[in-house]
Amino acid sequence: MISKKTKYGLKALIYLARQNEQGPILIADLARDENIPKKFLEAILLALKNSGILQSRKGKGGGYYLGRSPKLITMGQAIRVMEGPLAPVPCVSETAYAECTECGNEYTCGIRLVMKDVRDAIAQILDNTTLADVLDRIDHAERSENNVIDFCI
Amino acid sequence: MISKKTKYGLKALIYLARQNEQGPILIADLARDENIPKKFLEAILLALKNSGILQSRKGKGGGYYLGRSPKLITMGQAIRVMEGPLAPVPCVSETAYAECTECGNEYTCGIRLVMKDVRDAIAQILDNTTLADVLDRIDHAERSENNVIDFCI
DNA sequence: GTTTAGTCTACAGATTTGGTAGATTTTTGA
DNA sequence: TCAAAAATCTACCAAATCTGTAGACTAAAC
Repeated sequence: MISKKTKYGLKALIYLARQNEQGPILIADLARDENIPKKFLEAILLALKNSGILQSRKGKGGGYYLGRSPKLITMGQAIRVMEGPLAPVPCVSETAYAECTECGNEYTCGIRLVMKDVRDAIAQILDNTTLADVLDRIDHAERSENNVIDFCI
Repeated sequence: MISKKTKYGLKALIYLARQNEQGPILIADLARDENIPKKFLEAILLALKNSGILQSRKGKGGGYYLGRSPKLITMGQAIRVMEGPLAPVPCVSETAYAECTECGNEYTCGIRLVMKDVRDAIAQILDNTTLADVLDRIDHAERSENNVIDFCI
């Protein structure tokens, strides 16, 4: 299960993507609109900034905004910043490989053999889904929902 | 990342599957051979027993053994016992659905739309990989490894 | 030079994780 | 029937992580 931190961060990114190119957004506004504790959100946005996904401006007229086009920011990149590697075990991580002290022979570890497939499946999805894709899917879902309502009426 | 508890549990299951139909295995032997803290392992095996994956006998000649054929125990079943639902967010879990208080409209929540795909990809693998499959893959990996060594010599 | 708004440091309660200790129950078999 | 074997139950504990808060500090704009 992903942490609240990650959920908050993803919600913030989607919020910022939706208002992209409308200038910097205040932490306070984002926190209020998305129901996220402001101080907690500050730390999350800072981490996303330090990873290059977001940029910020201080002072009056400042705030946070996407560091690049929503088409170039993937869910995988964002989740790795907040949640750590996508891999279920460190020994199959591509971005943060580490030995599993538990398994004697990494090459023949049964857990590793299966978890490698799981990691690849997760990465396949999250590294190929951009913020722009997410906005599209939301729009599409909203349109379908409206159609259903129209149909009911 | 999966917890040590889950790793220990999976190692224990693979160990028990390998010696299936050779009578009950002692917790102490399993703990020693797989380098798992005995008392911790006790709790894990008990949980696996309560879920029906394992069975046990008390007293002399007792121990733990698989509750059914390795072909009928999937990684998904085992992981759910120790780690909880496979889904990255509760609102896309098939086996332990729960509302995400964070997202207003579940139908149009961007995070949910993506995480649904992730859950399905994970479940597709883990619910279709049995302990028997894992043993096969380990055997196969060991044979390939030996071939590589032969080749090098 | 005052206001605005992000940044840094520190802390703290709650929960989860990983692990230990010891008493209890059940079963076997002598 | 009694002793040994082995799982089970209850309780506890330290460390880490998660979630959240408080306040001082820095940079930019007007």
